Amino acid sequence: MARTQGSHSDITGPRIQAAALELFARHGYAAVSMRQIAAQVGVQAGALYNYIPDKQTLLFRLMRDHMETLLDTRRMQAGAGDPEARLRDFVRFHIRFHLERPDAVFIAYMELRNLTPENFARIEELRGDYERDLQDILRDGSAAGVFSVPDTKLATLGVIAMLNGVNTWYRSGGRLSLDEVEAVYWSMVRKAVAA
Amino acid sequence: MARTQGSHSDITGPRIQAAALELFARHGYAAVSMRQIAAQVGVQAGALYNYIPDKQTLLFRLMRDHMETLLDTRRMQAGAGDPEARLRDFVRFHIRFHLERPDAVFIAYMELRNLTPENFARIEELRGDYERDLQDILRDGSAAGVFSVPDTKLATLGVIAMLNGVNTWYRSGGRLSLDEVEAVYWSMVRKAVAA
DNA sequence: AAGCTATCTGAACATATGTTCAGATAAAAC
DNA sequence: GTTTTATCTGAACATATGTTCAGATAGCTT
Repeated sequence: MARTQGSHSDITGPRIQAAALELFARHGYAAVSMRQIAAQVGVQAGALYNYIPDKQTLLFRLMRDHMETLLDTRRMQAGAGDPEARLRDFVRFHIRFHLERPDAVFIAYMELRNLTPENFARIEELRGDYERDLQDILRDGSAAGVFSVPDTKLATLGVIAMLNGVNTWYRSGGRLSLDEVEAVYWSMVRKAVAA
Repeated sequence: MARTQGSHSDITGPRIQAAALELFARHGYAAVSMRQIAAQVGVQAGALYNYIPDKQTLLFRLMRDHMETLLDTRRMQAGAGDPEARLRDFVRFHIRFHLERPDAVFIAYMELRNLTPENFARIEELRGDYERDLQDILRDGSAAGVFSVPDTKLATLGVIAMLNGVNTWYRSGGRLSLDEVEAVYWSMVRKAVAA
């Protein structure tokens, strides 16, 4: 047997990424074998190598695609306005975007140590771009006197860490709706950086 | 050869834990082999099994010991006072304790998915005990009118997530001293929950 | 000095790993 | 209808895995 019915590059390629995303998120990169990924796709392990050069590149592409989607989506939604409005938009965007793709978020952050040094540097650069976005908002707000943070860089990291925490406990259909979560966190962030 | 010079249970046991702690933190539980741990201790892989029943238990003990040290240390330092003083103590304690043992912190939080369900439940219970400590402070402060948080549980998780973020970037000898970091984060936390 | 026991080695076990590749086959091109 | 090509199988590769255990030895007990 070979080339089963309906098999096609356009279908199998994305399915490999989807399977790897789910399995890496659930069990971790090192704990997932190429044969498990292949089985989830419904294919033999050898077939994966028509789409990826190796396992490491598969991981890297998942993380790179996630970070680029994050940056692109943010660039499209980022609006103007006074610093407080921009900060509120950022908080809402961050929570919503990350809750929509928990697997990718989990991987992009837990599997950094399994990247080669070169790949690690490329992902960290993208992460830096995203953080700079928030840092600019806090800097502008501090300059305008509407925010007061002891240290812009630390405030940036502190806010992002706080927002990232949502992904560890939020479950849709739980006690709080998405809107409520956004409101609660916006309230805390706003006060934390308030003048 | 067997039983090399000076070998003794009192020495090898802790050295296994120390080696596993460092290697698990650096490369991840699944990516570290028993032979690597043994090599770091200076022993053959088989000798490890005089001290641990299996690899899973080794991971579990590292996490359990860490969580129990966290709870015990906190219980010894936790003082009385008004809610604001207790919150400040908590923030300072949390940052300092976690920065002193980055490897254990990293493992206790990144390797949860590699625990068996039973072991996972036991660790989560200890984590819940610790969170309850902070939650009580926020609850008392809200009742007394000195704090104002939209949701006590979310504020607890938000503050802890923010504080945990310190471990991802702080390096001793860096731009900021430990005291400065504590002051910056205390400022943000205090304002975030302020009435 | 002799015996005992805790501690470690070294080899073995069954199984799993990432990756390669010749050959097979279905769909596309002609 | 025939040829070409993209896609997949199945087997193989060298190596790594967690764990077990008989045997060896260093240090303690007597």
